[in-house]
Amino acid sequence: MLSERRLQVLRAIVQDYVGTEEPVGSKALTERHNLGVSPATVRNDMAALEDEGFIAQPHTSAGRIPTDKGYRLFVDKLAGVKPMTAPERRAIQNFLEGAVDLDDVVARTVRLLAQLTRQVAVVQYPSLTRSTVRHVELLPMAPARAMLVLITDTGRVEQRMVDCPAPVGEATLADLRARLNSRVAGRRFTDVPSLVEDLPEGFDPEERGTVSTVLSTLLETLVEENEERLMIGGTANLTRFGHDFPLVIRPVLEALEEQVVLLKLLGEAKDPGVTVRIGHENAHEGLNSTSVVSVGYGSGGEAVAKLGVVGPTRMDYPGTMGAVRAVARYVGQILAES
Amino acid sequence: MLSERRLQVLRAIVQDYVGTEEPVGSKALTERHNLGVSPATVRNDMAALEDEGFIAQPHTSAGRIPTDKGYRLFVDKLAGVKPMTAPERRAIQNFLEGAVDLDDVVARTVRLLAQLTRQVAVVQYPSLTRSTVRHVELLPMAPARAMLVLITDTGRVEQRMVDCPAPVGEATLADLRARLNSRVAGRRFTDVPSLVEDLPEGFDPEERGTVSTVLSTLLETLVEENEERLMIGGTANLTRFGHDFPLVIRPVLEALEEQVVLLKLLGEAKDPGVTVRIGHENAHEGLNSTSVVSVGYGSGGEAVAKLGVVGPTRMDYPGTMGAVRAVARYVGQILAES
DNA sequence: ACTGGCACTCGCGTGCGAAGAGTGCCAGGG
DNA sequence: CCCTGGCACTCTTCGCACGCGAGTGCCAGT
Repeated sequence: MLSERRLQVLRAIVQDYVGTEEPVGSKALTERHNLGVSPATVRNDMAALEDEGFIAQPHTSAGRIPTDKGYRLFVDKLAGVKPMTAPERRAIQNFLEGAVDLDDVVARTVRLLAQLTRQVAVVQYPSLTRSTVRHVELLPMAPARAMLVLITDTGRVEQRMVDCPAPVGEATLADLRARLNSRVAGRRFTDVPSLVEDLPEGFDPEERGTVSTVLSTLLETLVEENEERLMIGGTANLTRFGHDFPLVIRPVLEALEEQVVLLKLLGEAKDPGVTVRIGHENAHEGLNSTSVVSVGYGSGGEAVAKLGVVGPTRMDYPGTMGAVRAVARYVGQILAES
Repeated sequence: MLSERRLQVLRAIVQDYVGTEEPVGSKALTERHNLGVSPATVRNDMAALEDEGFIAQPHTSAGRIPTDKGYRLFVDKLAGVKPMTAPERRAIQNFLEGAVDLDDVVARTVRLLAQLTRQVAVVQYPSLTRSTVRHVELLPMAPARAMLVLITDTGRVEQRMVDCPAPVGEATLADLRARLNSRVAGRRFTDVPSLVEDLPEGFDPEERGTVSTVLSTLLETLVEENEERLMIGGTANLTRFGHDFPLVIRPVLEALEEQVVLLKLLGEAKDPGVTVRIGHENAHEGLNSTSVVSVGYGSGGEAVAKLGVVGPTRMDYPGTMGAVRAVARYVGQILAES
């Protein structure tokens, strides 16, 4: 359908536009890339590309800029993923290795991604769905109050206050804690409900109220924390959006504050590799002039969460994809080690 | 030194400028506020105020705008704190009461502050300095590895991995945990170091290495977590900064990402009440065109952390101060209850 | 199928003039 | 002595016309 040279022209347009942020004309193209043809020929190709909807001109007598569809073709067929250089890899690894706990890993990952890509970075905390329970702790806080602490194998810790229906002794709590752990330690979150179902039966009738309150709080925590948290950074890079950034930045900032939106965004990417959503491909309206590059990462073979960056559609796709992929890989390694 | 009427003129200028975001002239002033004098008189007053450095004109033959010094005078002498209305208070209380844990309290507070003030909200997590240890937990993770979990009375939980010099049995860990808790539970963070100093002596020589590793990790956590965390929100409100916001927004975003900067900023405010730092009063350069309104909050009488908002110097000070104070008060209540 | 040439379209920067807002100052009046 | 009305002056802003330059589309020629 599209001749080889026309594709080359499209690639050149994308590359130039990404570099200069200005509509690119036929003459400039032939000068900067040796396509072996004259501007006039390129003009014809451009007209064809425009007919197909891959490029557009902001106004008559201006150069062309790629459309979302143009970027899509570029990403899918015309450009690969630019791998990181060896020094870059080393830097990534070194930087991530200094982390002291899970929060720190995530925080460092965000910083790193934002710095490497010079865009807004979004990192989802490792998911609990695939996680297993490392330990459950139960602490007396007041006569009829306890604190439930859940520790996962990814190093995440969640706590909840439990208001008991009746005063409860420390011994009972310790007993419950022991039984609870013997049942759920090392098990998957999804298996926990069925494992603790009959637990109240082992207790005195007057204690059962407390026991089931604790259990329901635990189950609640497991579910609730599946609603993932995430961390974002590098928002200052939003100023890189281009000359019209004042108009674009507000909806983007608003979208970034809506964790639900972002989680949905990351969640949609089912691809095993790097996923790119360009402009209007993003469901959320505020992100219609941004592209999202995301990828899953995980401590083992399985992806437990996603990370990615949000930037202008006019971005360096190969480089960004390379950085995102590399960071995901190394974060996975770090998580596997700890 | 400054006559009563001149102060009124300054107040009027601040109010008008905050409302319209445009330099205010003598004629407009006399029309919108009934000062009982003519524009000519106001002009003389303005000239005097300008000589004293309270107002300035962006260019000749434009109206006047307040300087940082002008805002300072306004905040100190000319305006009070505008209290929240009863419905607003109820809304605040209702919104905060839905929180399920500490993270949620902080998250809700940020949202609330950002919404009420229509500015960027910053909330520091409750400090550990004044806190006491509720419980210390020690969990075996691998033969020579354990997880240390610290729970504070403010409901905060911190965890750290501990790499032991030698393999350690579960019994030893349990023993250490029991002794540790009996010594430090309920004590202030600052007292912990001296309380655990001689703890290794009670153990077998070959276990002492492990014990002191655990202890030093604990002490490290206590110190490190004094470097507070904080949460920010409402960054989309940065677009409200004014017509020149494209220039201002970048350094502000950068400053907001530097937690250290923000912590220092909040930390500087020693005032028991609401503190306002205007424009160049902020040490950080990027925040030179912003004002920071902050206040301490706490679960008891003592302030354990700070919260506040960052906005343009051109802000509604009485309203913002009122909102910040009210939110701090209610957050304190919520924390005291939990 | 590519190329060179040419006429045409627009956006953008510049310069100028009119309009408007606001000021500073001065002389007069309570 | 302080306030007021009036007046001349200063600047910014806006609208408009103009010319320049970049870029295009089309066509005839090779």
